[in-house]
Amino acid sequence: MESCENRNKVGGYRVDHARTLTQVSEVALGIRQERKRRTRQALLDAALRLLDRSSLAGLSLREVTREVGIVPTAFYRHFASMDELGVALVEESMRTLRDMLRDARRTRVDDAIRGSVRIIAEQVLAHENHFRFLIRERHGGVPDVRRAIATELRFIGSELATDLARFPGLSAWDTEDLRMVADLMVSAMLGIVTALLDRPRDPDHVAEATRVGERQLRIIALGTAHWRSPR
Amino acid sequence: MESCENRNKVGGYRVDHARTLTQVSEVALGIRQERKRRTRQALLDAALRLLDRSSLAGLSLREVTREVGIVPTAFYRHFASMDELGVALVEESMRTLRDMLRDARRTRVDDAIRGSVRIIAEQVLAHENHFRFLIRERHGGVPDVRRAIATELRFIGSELATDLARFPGLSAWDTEDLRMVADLMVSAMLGIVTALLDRPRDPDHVAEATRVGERQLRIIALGTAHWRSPR
DNA sequence: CTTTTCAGTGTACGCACGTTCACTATGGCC
DNA sequence: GGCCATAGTGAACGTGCGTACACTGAAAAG
Repeated sequence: MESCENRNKVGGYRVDHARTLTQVSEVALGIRQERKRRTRQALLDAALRLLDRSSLAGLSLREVTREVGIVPTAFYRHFASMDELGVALVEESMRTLRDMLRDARRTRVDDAIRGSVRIIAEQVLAHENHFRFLIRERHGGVPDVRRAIATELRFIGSELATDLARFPGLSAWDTEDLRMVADLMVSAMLGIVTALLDRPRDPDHVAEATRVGERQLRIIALGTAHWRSPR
Repeated sequence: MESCENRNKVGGYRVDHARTLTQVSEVALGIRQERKRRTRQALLDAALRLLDRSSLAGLSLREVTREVGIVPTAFYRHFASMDELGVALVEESMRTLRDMLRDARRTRVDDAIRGSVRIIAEQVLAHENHFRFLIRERHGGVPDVRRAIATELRFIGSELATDLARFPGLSAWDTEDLRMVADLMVSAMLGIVTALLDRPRDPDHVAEATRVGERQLRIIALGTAHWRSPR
Protein backbone atom coordinates (compact mmCIF):
# COMPACT_ATOMS: atom_id res chain seq x y z
CA MET A 1 0.00 0.00 0.00
CA GLU A 2 2.86 2.38 0.70
CA SER A 3 5.61 3.79 -1.49
CA CYS A 4 3.72 3.63 -4.77
CA GLU A 5 4.08 7.23 -5.82
CA ASN A 6 5.78 8.60 -8.93
CA ARG A 7 6.26 5.16 -10.39
CA ASN A 8 6.45 6.20 -14.00
CA LYS A 9 5.29 9.76 -13.85
CA VAL A 10 7.05 12.69 -15.38
CA GLY A 11 6.51 15.90 -13.50
CA GLY A 12 3.22 14.67 -12.16
CA TYR A 13 2.04 13.40 -15.56
CA ARG A 14 2.22 9.78 -16.55
CA VAL A 15 2.04 10.64 -20.21
CA ASP A 16 5.35 12.08 -21.36
CA HIS A 17 4.49 14.98 -23.59
CA ALA A 18 7.68 16.98 -23.03
CA ARG A 19 10.05 14.98 -25.21
CA THR A 20 7.88 14.45 -28.25
CA LEU A 21 6.55 17.97 -28.22
CA THR A 22 9.79 19.81 -28.94
CA GLN A 23 10.50 17.86 -32.12
CA VAL A 24 7.13 18.68 -33.63
CA SER A 25 6.52 21.90 -35.47
CA GLU A 26 2.76 22.04 -34.93
CA VAL A 27 3.27 25.40 -33.28
CA ALA A 28 -0.02 26.69 -34.60
CA LEU A 29 -1.90 24.97 -31.79
CA GLY A 30 -0.81 25.97 -28.30
CA ILE A 31 1.12 23.47 -26.22
CA ARG A 32 -2.02 22.74 -24.27
CA GLN A 33 -4.30 21.95 -27.20
CA GLU A 34 -1.59 19.91 -28.83
CA ARG A 35 -1.18 17.77 -25.72
CA LYS A 36 -4.92 17.21 -25.57
CA ARG A 37 -4.96 16.17 -29.22
CA ARG A 38 -2.13 13.71 -28.58
CA THR A 39 -3.90 12.09 -25.63
CA ARG A 40 -7.10 11.82 -27.63
CA GLN A 41 -5.19 10.12 -30.43
CA ALA A 42 -3.50 7.84 -27.90
CA LEU A 43 -6.95 6.76 -26.71
CA LEU A 44 -8.05 6.00 -30.26
CA ASP A 45 -4.85 4.07 -30.98
CA ALA A 46 -5.08 2.11 -27.73
CA ALA A 47 -8.70 1.21 -28.43
CA LEU A 48 -7.85 0.06 -31.95
CA ARG A 49 -5.00 -2.05 -30.59
CA LEU A 50 -7.23 -3.69 -27.97
CA LEU A 51 -10.03 -4.21 -30.50
CA ASP A 52 -7.81 -6.70 -32.31
CA ARG A 53 -8.84 -9.24 -29.69
CA SER A 54 -12.29 -8.18 -28.49
CA SER A 55 -15.21 -6.20 -29.89
CA LEU A 56 -16.24 -2.64 -29.09
CA ALA A 57 -19.14 -3.76 -26.89
CA GLY A 58 -16.76 -5.91 -24.84
CA LEU A 59 -14.14 -3.21 -24.43
CA SER A 60 -14.19 -1.17 -21.21
CA LEU A 61 -13.35 2.46 -20.67
CA ARG A 62 -10.93 1.43 -17.93
CA GLU A 63 -9.04 -0.96 -20.21
CA VAL A 64 -8.44 1.80 -22.73
CA THR A 65 -7.26 4.36 -20.19
CA ARG A 66 -5.05 1.71 -18.56
CA GLU A 67 -3.45 1.02 -21.94
CA VAL A 68 -2.79 4.74 -22.47
CA GLY A 69 -1.55 5.28 -18.94
CA ILE A 70 -4.06 7.82 -17.71
CA VAL A 71 -6.65 7.62 -14.94
CA PRO A 72 -10.17 6.41 -15.95
CA THR A 73 -11.91 9.69 -15.20
CA ALA A 74 -9.64 11.56 -17.60
CA PHE A 75 -11.36 9.70 -20.42
CA TYR A 76 -14.31 12.10 -20.17
CA ARG A 77 -12.11 15.05 -21.16
CA HIS A 78 -12.11 13.55 -24.66
CA PHE A 79 -15.24 11.44 -25.16
CA ALA A 80 -18.61 11.33 -23.44
CA SER A 81 -18.71 7.52 -23.70
CA MET A 82 -17.11 4.52 -25.35
CA ASP A 83 -19.80 4.65 -28.02
CA GLU A 84 -18.63 8.13 -28.96
CA LEU A 85 -15.06 6.89 -29.20
CA GLY A 86 -16.39 4.14 -31.43
CA VAL A 87 -17.94 6.64 -33.82
CA ALA A 88 -14.66 8.60 -33.89
CA LEU A 89 -12.92 5.34 -34.73
CA VAL A 90 -15.32 4.80 -37.63
CA GLU A 91 -14.41 8.23 -38.99
CA GLU A 92 -10.70 7.50 -38.72
CA SER A 93 -11.01 4.06 -40.32
CA MET A 94 -13.24 5.39 -43.06
CA ARG A 95 -10.62 7.98 -43.94
CA THR A 96 -8.24 5.05 -44.54
CA LEU A 97 -10.83 3.29 -46.69
CA ARG A 98 -11.59 6.42 -48.70
CA ASP A 99 -7.90 7.03 -49.31
CA MET A 100 -7.67 3.49 -50.57
CA LEU A 101 -10.54 3.98 -52.99
CA ARG A 102 -9.14 7.29 -54.19
CA ASP A 103 -5.90 5.49 -55.04
CA ALA A 104 -7.79 2.69 -56.76
CA ARG A 105 -9.73 5.21 -58.82
CA ARG A 106 -6.51 6.68 -60.17
CA THR A 107 -5.25 3.44 -61.67
CA ARG A 108 -5.12 3.10 -65.43
CA VAL A 109 -8.41 2.08 -66.96
CA ASP A 110 -6.97 -0.71 -69.12
CA ASP A 111 -6.41 -2.85 -66.06
CA ALA A 112 -8.39 -1.18 -63.34
CA ILE A 113 -9.28 -4.50 -61.73
CA ARG A 114 -5.77 -5.78 -61.22
CA GLY A 115 -4.68 -2.40 -59.89
CA SER A 116 -7.65 -2.08 -57.56
CA VAL A 117 -7.19 -5.48 -56.02
CA ARG A 118 -3.49 -4.85 -55.56
CA ILE A 119 -4.26 -1.61 -53.76
CA ILE A 120 -6.88 -3.30 -51.58
CA ALA A 121 -4.34 -5.93 -50.54
CA GLU A 122 -1.69 -3.29 -49.81
CA GLN A 123 -3.99 -1.12 -47.76
CA VAL A 124 -5.54 -3.97 -45.80
CA LEU A 125 -2.07 -5.15 -44.79
CA ALA A 126 -0.90 -1.63 -43.98
CA HIS A 127 -3.98 -0.76 -41.92
CA GLU A 128 -5.06 -4.16 -40.70
CA ASN A 129 -6.59 -2.72 -37.50
CA HIS A 130 -8.78 -0.22 -39.30
CA PHE A 131 -10.22 -2.80 -41.66
CA ARG A 132 -10.70 -5.40 -38.93
CA PHE A 133 -12.54 -2.81 -36.88
CA LEU A 134 -14.85 -1.88 -39.74
CA ILE A 135 -15.60 -5.48 -40.72
CA ARG A 136 -16.25 -6.48 -37.12
CA GLU A 137 -18.34 -3.51 -36.01
CA ARG A 138 -20.32 -3.34 -39.24
CA HIS A 139 -22.69 -5.87 -37.70
CA GLY A 140 -21.53 -5.38 -34.11
CA GLY A 141 -23.41 -4.55 -30.96
CA VAL A 142 -23.21 -0.73 -30.96
CA PRO A 143 -26.09 0.79 -33.00
CA ASP A 144 -24.47 4.22 -33.55
CA VAL A 145 -21.33 2.62 -34.92
CA ARG A 146 -23.32 0.25 -37.09
CA ARG A 147 -25.29 3.13 -38.55
CA ALA A 148 -22.15 5.16 -39.22
CA ILE A 149 -20.52 2.28 -41.11
CA ALA A 150 -23.68 1.45 -43.07
CA THR A 151 -23.99 5.07 -44.17
CA GLU A 152 -20.39 5.22 -45.38
CA LEU A 153 -20.71 1.92 -47.19
CA ARG A 154 -23.85 3.12 -48.96
CA PHE A 155 -22.01 6.27 -49.99
CA ILE A 156 -19.16 4.21 -51.39
CA GLY A 157 -21.66 2.21 -53.39
CA SER A 158 -23.18 5.29 -55.00
CA GLU A 159 -19.75 6.74 -55.77
CA LEU A 160 -18.78 3.52 -57.49
CA ALA A 161 -22.04 3.59 -59.44
CA THR A 162 -21.27 7.06 -60.86
CA ASP A 163 -17.76 5.86 -61.71
CA LEU A 164 -19.20 2.94 -63.61
CA ALA A 165 -21.51 5.25 -65.54
CA ARG A 166 -18.42 6.76 -67.20
CA PHE A 167 -17.43 3.47 -68.82
CA PRO A 168 -18.30 3.43 -72.55
CA GLY A 169 -20.56 0.37 -72.57
CA LEU A 170 -22.42 1.42 -69.45
CA SER A 171 -23.35 4.99 -70.34
CA ALA A 172 -26.86 3.95 -71.41
CA TRP A 173 -27.63 2.00 -68.22
CA ASP A 174 -30.25 3.27 -65.83
CA THR A 175 -29.29 4.33 -62.31
CA GLU A 176 -30.87 1.37 -60.59
CA ASP A 177 -28.92 -1.23 -62.55
CA LEU A 178 -25.67 0.67 -62.09
CA ARG A 179 -26.31 0.69 -58.38
CA MET A 180 -27.05 -3.03 -58.42
CA VAL A 181 -23.71 -3.80 -60.05
CA ALA A 182 -21.86 -1.38 -57.78
CA ASP A 183 -23.34 -3.03 -54.68
CA LEU A 184 -22.36 -6.43 -55.98
CA MET A 185 -18.81 -5.19 -56.42
CA VAL A 186 -18.84 -3.82 -52.88
CA SER A 187 -20.04 -7.22 -51.60
CA ALA A 188 -17.22 -8.90 -53.50
CA MET A 189 -14.65 -6.42 -52.16
CA LEU A 190 -15.83 -6.98 -48.60
CA GLY A 191 -15.41 -10.69 -49.24
CA ILE A 192 -11.88 -10.07 -50.47
CA VAL A 193 -11.05 -7.93 -47.44
CA THR A 194 -12.42 -10.65 -45.15
CA ALA A 195 -10.30 -13.27 -46.88
CA LEU A 196 -7.19 -11.09 -46.58
CA LEU A 197 -7.87 -10.40 -42.91
CA ASP A 198 -8.17 -14.10 -42.27
CA ARG A 199 -4.42 -14.70 -42.29
CA PRO A 200 -2.73 -11.39 -43.19
CA ARG A 201 0.72 -12.50 -41.99
CA ASP A 202 0.91 -15.39 -44.41
CA PRO A 203 2.27 -14.10 -47.78
CA ASP A 204 1.07 -17.20 -49.63
CA HIS A 205 -2.44 -16.73 -48.32
CA VAL A 206 -2.41 -13.04 -49.27
CA ALA A 207 -1.16 -13.81 -52.77
CA GLU A 208 -3.83 -16.47 -53.21
CA ALA A 209 -6.61 -14.21 -51.90
CA THR A 210 -5.45 -11.46 -54.25
CA ARG A 211 -5.44 -13.80 -57.24
CA VAL A 212 -8.90 -15.12 -56.42
CA GLY A 213 -10.28 -11.66 -55.70
CA GLU A 214 -9.04 -10.36 -59.01
CA ARG A 215 -10.76 -13.18 -60.87
CA GLN A 216 -13.99 -12.67 -58.96
CA LEU A 217 -14.14 -9.01 -59.93
CA ARG A 218 -13.33 -10.02 -63.49
CA ILE A 219 -16.31 -12.40 -63.48
CA ILE A 220 -18.53 -9.53 -62.41
CA ALA A 221 -17.11 -7.23 -65.10
CA LEU A 222 -17.64 -9.93 -67.71
CA GLY A 223 -21.21 -10.50 -66.57
CA THR A 224 -21.86 -6.77 -66.66
CA ALA A 225 -20.54 -6.52 -70.21
CA HIS A 226 -23.02 -9.18 -71.38
CA TRP A 227 -25.96 -7.97 -69.30
CA ARG A 228 -29.19 -6.91 -70.89
CA SER A 229 -31.64 -5.62 -68.35
CA PRO A 230 -35.08 -7.27 -68.56
CA ARG A 231 -37.34 -4.54 -69.95
CA MET B 1 -37.98 -6.68 0.88
CA GLU B 2 -40.68 -8.86 2.47
CA SER B 3 -43.42 -11.01 0.98
CA CYS B 4 -41.68 -11.76 -2.27
CA GLU B 5 -41.95 -15.53 -2.18
CA ASN B 6 -43.76 -17.81 -4.61
CA ARG B 7 -44.42 -14.96 -7.02
CA ASN B 8 -44.71 -17.03 -10.14
CA LYS B 9 -43.47 -20.38 -9.02
CA VAL B 10 -45.22 -23.65 -9.53
CA GLY B 11 -44.48 -26.23 -6.90
CA GLY B 12 -41.18 -24.58 -6.10
CA TYR B 13 -40.19 -24.22 -9.78
CA ARG B 14 -40.49 -20.98 -11.68
CA VAL B 15 -40.53 -22.79 -15.00
CA ASP B 16 -43.86 -24.48 -15.54
CA HIS B 17 -43.12 -27.82 -17.09
CA ALA B 18 -46.22 -29.63 -15.86
CA ARG B 19 -48.76 -28.26 -18.33
CA THR B 20 -46.75 -28.45 -21.53
CA LEU B 21 -45.37 -31.86 -20.74
CA THR B 22 -48.60 -33.85 -20.84
CA GLN B 23 -49.49 -32.77 -24.36
CA VAL B 24 -46.17 -33.92 -25.77
CA SER B 25 -45.69 -37.51 -26.80
CA GLU B 26 -41.88 -37.54 -26.46
CA VAL B 27 -42.27 -40.37 -23.98
CA ALA B 28 -39.02 -41.96 -25.11
CA LEU B 29 -37.06 -39.57 -22.91
CA GLY B 30 -38.04 -39.64 -19.26
CA ILE B 31 -39.88 -36.68 -17.78
CA ARG B 32 -36.64 -35.54 -16.22
CA GLN B 33 -34.49 -35.54 -19.34
CA GLU B 34 -37.29 -33.93 -21.28
CA ARG B 35 -37.53 -31.07 -18.77
CA LYS B 36 -33.82 -30.54 -18.94
CA ARG B 37 -33.94 -30.43 -22.71
CA ARG B 38 -36.73 -27.86 -22.56
CA THR B 39 -34.82 -25.59 -20.19
CA ARG B 40 -31.74 -25.85 -22.35
CA GLN B 41 -33.76 -24.89 -25.38
CA ALA B 42 -35.35 -22.03 -23.40
CA LEU B 43 -31.84 -20.72 -22.67
CA LEU B 44 -30.91 -20.87 -26.36
CA ASP B 45 -34.15 -19.15 -27.37
CA ALA B 46 -33.76 -16.45 -24.72
CA ALA B 47 -30.18 -15.78 -25.79
CA LEU B 48 -31.20 -15.53 -29.43
CA ARG B 49 -33.99 -13.13 -28.50
CA LEU B 50 -31.64 -10.92 -26.47
CA LEU B 51 -28.98 -11.07 -29.18
CA ASP B 52 -31.28 -9.08 -31.42
CA ARG B 53 -30.12 -6.00 -29.55
CA SER B 54 -26.61 -6.76 -28.31
CA SER B 55 -23.77 -9.06 -29.33
CA LEU B 56 -22.70 -12.32 -27.74
CA ALA B 57 -19.71 -10.70 -26.04
CA GLY B 58 -21.97 -8.09 -24.46
CA LEU B 59 -24.57 -10.59 -23.27
CA SER B 60 -24.35 -11.74 -19.66
CA LEU B 61 -25.16 -15.12 -18.18
CA ARG B 62 -27.44 -13.42 -15.68
CA GLU B 63 -29.45 -11.67 -18.39
CA VAL B 64 -30.15 -14.95 -20.12
CA THR B 65 -31.20 -16.80 -16.98
CA ARG B 66 -33.34 -13.82 -15.93
CA GLU B 67 -35.11 -13.98 -19.29
CA VAL B 68 -35.79 -17.69 -18.87
CA GLY B 69 -36.84 -17.33 -15.25
CA ILE B 70 -34.25 -19.50 -13.56
CA VAL B 71 -31.52 -18.67 -11.09
CA PRO B 72 -28.07 -17.78 -12.53
CA THR B 73 -26.30 -20.81 -11.09
CA ALA B 74 -28.69 -23.19 -12.84
CA PHE B 75 -27.10 -22.08 -16.12
CA TYR B 76 -24.14 -24.36 -15.42
CA ARG B 77 -26.37 -27.44 -15.52
CA HIS B 78 -26.56 -26.86 -19.28
CA PHE B 79 -23.46 -24.98 -20.46
CA ALA B 80 -20.01 -24.47 -18.97
CA SER B 81 -19.93 -20.85 -20.16
CA MET B 82 -21.63 -18.34 -22.43
CA ASP B 83 -19.08 -19.16 -25.10
CA GLU B 84 -20.28 -22.76 -25.10
CA LEU B 85 -23.87 -21.57 -25.45
CA GLY B 86 -22.64 -19.47 -28.38
CA VAL B 87 -21.23 -22.50 -30.14
CA ALA B 88 -24.50 -24.38 -29.58
CA LEU B 89 -26.28 -21.41 -31.10
CA VAL B 90 -24.04 -21.62 -34.16
CA GLU B 91 -24.99 -25.26 -34.59
CA GLU B 92 -28.69 -24.46 -34.33
CA SER B 93 -28.48 -21.52 -36.71
CA MET B 94 -26.39 -23.49 -39.18
CA ARG B 95 -29.05 -26.17 -39.26
CA THR B 96 -31.46 -23.47 -40.43
CA LEU B 97 -29.02 -22.31 -43.06
CA ARG B 98 -28.34 -25.81 -44.30
CA ASP B 99 -32.06 -26.54 -44.56
CA MET B 100 -32.37 -23.40 -46.63
CA LEU B 101 -29.62 -24.48 -49.00
CA ARG B 102 -31.08 -27.97 -49.28
CA ASP B 103 -34.37 -26.40 -50.38
CA ALA B 104 -32.59 -24.12 -52.82
CA ARG B 105 -30.78 -27.08 -54.32
CA ARG B 106 -34.04 -28.80 -55.08
CA THR B 107 -35.40 -25.99 -57.27
CA ARG B 108 -35.73 -26.57 -60.99
CA VAL B 109 -32.53 -25.96 -62.88
CA ASP B 110 -34.10 -23.75 -65.57
CA ASP B 111 -34.52 -20.93 -63.07
CA ALA B 112 -32.36 -21.92 -60.15
CA ILE B 113 -31.44 -18.31 -59.45
CA ARG B 114 -34.93 -16.92 -59.05
CA GLY B 115 -35.90 -19.90 -56.90
CA SER B 116 -32.80 -19.67 -54.73
CA VAL B 117 -33.20 -15.99 -54.02
CA ARG B 118 -36.87 -16.46 -53.21
CA ILE B 119 -35.97 -19.20 -50.75
CA ILE B 120 -33.27 -17.06 -49.20
CA ALA B 121 -35.76 -14.23 -48.66
CA GLU B 122 -38.34 -16.60 -47.19
CA GLN B 123 -35.93 -18.23 -44.80
CA VAL B 124 -34.29 -15.00 -43.67
CA LEU B 125 -37.71 -13.59 -42.78
CA ALA B 126 -38.81 -16.82 -41.10
CA HIS B 127 -35.61 -17.19 -39.06
CA GLU B 128 -34.47 -13.60 -38.74
CA ASN B 129 -32.79 -14.22 -35.39
CA HIS B 130 -30.66 -17.09 -36.66
CA PHE B 131 -29.37 -15.16 -39.62
CA ARG B 132 -28.77 -12.01 -37.63
CA PHE B 133 -26.80 -14.03 -35.13
CA LEU B 134 -24.65 -15.65 -37.81
CA ILE B 135 -23.98 -12.38 -39.67
CA ARG B 136 -23.15 -10.57 -36.44
CA GLU B 137 -20.97 -13.19 -34.77
CA ARG B 138 -19.17 -14.15 -37.97
CA HIS B 139 -16.73 -11.34 -37.20
CA GLY B 140 -17.69 -10.95 -33.55
CA GLY B 141 -15.64 -10.99 -30.39
CA VAL B 142 -15.81 -14.70 -29.47
CA PRO B 143 -13.04 -16.70 -31.22
CA ASP B 144 -14.66 -20.13 -30.83
CA VAL B 145 -17.90 -18.89 -32.38
CA ARG B 146 -16.02 -17.13 -35.17
CA ARG B 147 -14.14 -20.30 -35.98
CA ALA B 148 -17.30 -22.42 -35.98
CA ILE B 149 -19.03 -20.06 -38.42
CA ALA B 150 -16.00 -19.74 -40.71
CA THR B 151 -15.72 -23.53 -40.92
CA GLU B 152 -19.38 -23.94 -41.86
CA LEU B 153 -19.17 -21.17 -44.43
CA ARG B 154 -16.13 -22.78 -46.03
CA PHE B 155 -18.01 -26.07 -46.16
CA ILE B 156 -20.95 -24.38 -47.86
CA GLY B 157 -18.57 -22.92 -50.44
CA SER B 158 -17.12 -26.31 -51.34
CA GLU B 159 -20.57 -27.88 -51.54
CA LEU B 160 -21.67 -25.16 -53.93
CA ALA B 161 -18.53 -25.73 -55.99
CA THR B 162 -19.35 -29.41 -56.48
CA ASP B 163 -22.91 -28.43 -57.41
CA LEU B 164 -21.59 -26.05 -60.04
CA ALA B 165 -19.40 -28.77 -61.49
CA ARG B 166 -22.54 -30.62 -62.55
CA PHE B 167 -23.63 -27.80 -64.86
CA PRO B 168 -23.00 -28.65 -68.55
CA GLY B 169 -20.75 -25.68 -69.41
CA LEU B 170 -18.71 -26.00 -66.24
CA SER B 171 -17.81 -29.68 -66.30
CA ALA B 172 -14.39 -28.94 -67.76
CA TRP B 173 -13.44 -26.31 -65.18
CA ASP B 174 -10.67 -26.99 -62.71
CA THR B 175 -11.44 -27.16 -58.99
CA GLU B 176 -9.80 -23.88 -58.13
CA ASP B 177 -11.87 -21.81 -60.53
CA LEU B 178 -15.07 -23.54 -59.47
CA ARG B 179 -14.23 -22.68 -55.89
CA MET B 180 -13.50 -19.09 -56.87
CA VAL B 181 -16.94 -18.68 -58.45
CA ALA B 182 -18.65 -20.50 -55.56
CA ASP B 183 -17.01 -18.17 -53.04
CA LEU B 184 -18.08 -15.16 -55.05
CA MET B 185 -21.64 -16.45 -54.98
CA VAL B 186 -21.40 -16.93 -51.22
CA SER B 187 -20.16 -13.34 -50.87
CA ALA B 188 -23.09 -12.13 -52.95
CA MET B 189 -25.56 -14.20 -50.92
CA LEU B 190 -24.18 -12.81 -47.67
CA GLY B 191 -24.68 -9.36 -49.14
CA ILE B 192 -28.27 -10.24 -50.00
CA VAL B 193 -28.92 -11.59 -46.51
CA THR B 194 -27.43 -8.42 -45.01
CA ALA B 195 -29.66 -6.26 -47.19
CA LEU B 196 -32.74 -8.28 -46.22
CA LEU B 197 -31.85 -8.09 -42.53
CA ASP B 198 -31.53 -4.34 -42.82
CA ARG B 199 -35.30 -3.75 -42.77
CA PRO B 200 -36.98 -7.19 -42.75
CA ARG B 201 -40.38 -5.81 -41.67
CA ASP B 202 -40.73 -3.56 -44.69
CA PRO B 203 -42.25 -5.61 -47.55
CA ASP B 204 -41.17 -3.05 -50.16
CA HIS B 205 -37.59 -3.21 -48.98
CA VAL B 206 -37.65 -7.01 -49.01
CA ALA B 207 -39.11 -7.09 -52.52
CA GLU B 208 -36.48 -4.64 -53.74
CA ALA B 209 -33.62 -6.53 -52.08
CA THR B 210 -34.89 -9.75 -53.63
CA ARG B 211 -35.10 -8.20 -57.09
CA VAL B 212 -31.60 -6.74 -56.80
CA GLY B 213 -30.16 -9.94 -55.33
CA GLU B 214 -31.58 -11.98 -58.19
CA ARG B 215 -29.98 -9.69 -60.76
CA GLN B 216 -26.65 -9.76 -58.96
CA LEU B 217 -26.54 -13.55 -59.04
CA ARG B 218 -27.53 -13.40 -62.69
CA ILE B 219 -24.58 -11.10 -63.41
CA ILE B 220 -22.28 -13.65 -61.80
CA ALA B 221 -23.84 -16.51 -63.79
CA LEU B 222 -23.47 -14.51 -66.98
CA GLY B 223 -19.84 -13.71 -66.21
CA THR B 224 -19.18 -17.37 -65.45
CA ALA B 225 -20.70 -18.44 -68.76
CA HIS B 226 -18.30 -16.15 -70.65
CA TRP B 227 -15.25 -16.85 -68.52
CA ARG B 228 -12.13 -18.28 -70.01
CA SER B 229 -9.51 -18.96 -67.35
CA PRO B 230 -6.11 -17.35 -68.15
CA ARG B 231 -3.92 -20.32 -69.12
C1' DC C 1 2.89 39.09 -11.89
C1' DT C 2 -1.74 37.56 -11.07
C1' DT C 3 -5.73 35.20 -12.35
C1' DT C 4 -8.24 31.86 -14.94
C1' DT C 5 -8.72 27.56 -17.40
C1' DC C 6 -8.62 22.78 -17.74
C1' DA C 7 -6.15 18.01 -18.64
C1' DG C 8 -5.17 14.80 -15.61
C1' DT C 9 -5.31 12.86 -10.45
C1' DG C 10 -7.09 10.03 -6.60
C1' DT C 11 -10.72 8.46 -3.70
C1' DA C 12 -14.87 6.66 -3.21
C1' DC C 13 -19.53 4.94 -4.36
C1' DG C 14 -22.98 1.67 -5.87
C1' DC C 15 -23.91 -1.94 -9.15
C1' DA C 16 -23.84 -6.03 -12.09
C1' DC C 17 -21.20 -9.56 -13.01
C1' DG C 18 -19.31 -14.78 -12.79
C1' DT C 19 -18.71 -18.32 -9.64
C1' DT C 20 -18.71 -20.96 -4.90
C1' DC C 21 -21.29 -23.68 -1.97
C1' DA C 22 -24.66 -26.02 0.74
C1' DC C 23 -29.50 -26.79 0.11
C1' DT C 24 -34.11 -28.81 -1.51
C1' DA C 25 -37.43 -31.46 -3.84
C1' DT C 26 -38.67 -34.48 -7.36
C1' DG C 27 -38.17 -38.27 -11.02
C1' DG C 28 -35.95 -42.73 -11.75
C1' DC C 29 -34.60 -47.13 -10.13
C1' DC C 30 -34.05 -51.28 -7.13
C1' DG D 1 -41.30 -47.91 -0.28
C1' DG D 2 -36.78 -46.28 0.08
C1' DC D 3 -32.49 -44.57 -1.79
C1' DC D 4 -29.89 -42.20 -5.25
C1' DA D 5 -29.21 -38.64 -8.95
C1' DT D 6 -29.76 -34.19 -10.27
C1' DA D 7 -32.30 -29.62 -12.00
C1' DG D 8 -33.05 -25.73 -9.79
C1' DT D 9 -32.52 -22.63 -5.36
C1' DG D 10 -30.62 -18.82 -2.62
C1' DA D 11 -27.12 -16.55 -0.03
C1' DA D 12 -22.63 -14.96 -0.33
C1' DC D 13 -18.00 -13.77 -2.20
C1' DG D 14 -14.66 -11.04 -4.82
C1' DT D 15 -13.91 -8.29 -8.97
C1' DG D 16 -14.22 -4.83 -12.44
C1' DC D 17 -17.02 -1.64 -14.04
C1' DG D 18 -18.94 3.47 -14.98
C1' DT D 19 -19.23 7.66 -12.82
C1' DA D 20 -19.23 11.68 -9.09
C1' DC D 21 -16.45 14.65 -6.77
C1' DA D 22 -12.87 17.57 -4.96
C1' DC D 23 -8.12 18.22 -6.08
C1' DT D 24 -3.59 19.99 -8.45
C1' DG D 25 -0.39 22.21 -11.20
C1' DA D 26 0.96 24.03 -15.46
C1' DA D 27 -0.38 26.65 -19.75
C1' DA D 28 -2.96 30.64 -21.26
C1' DA D 29 -4.88 35.12 -20.65
C1' DG D 30 -5.01 39.65 -18.46
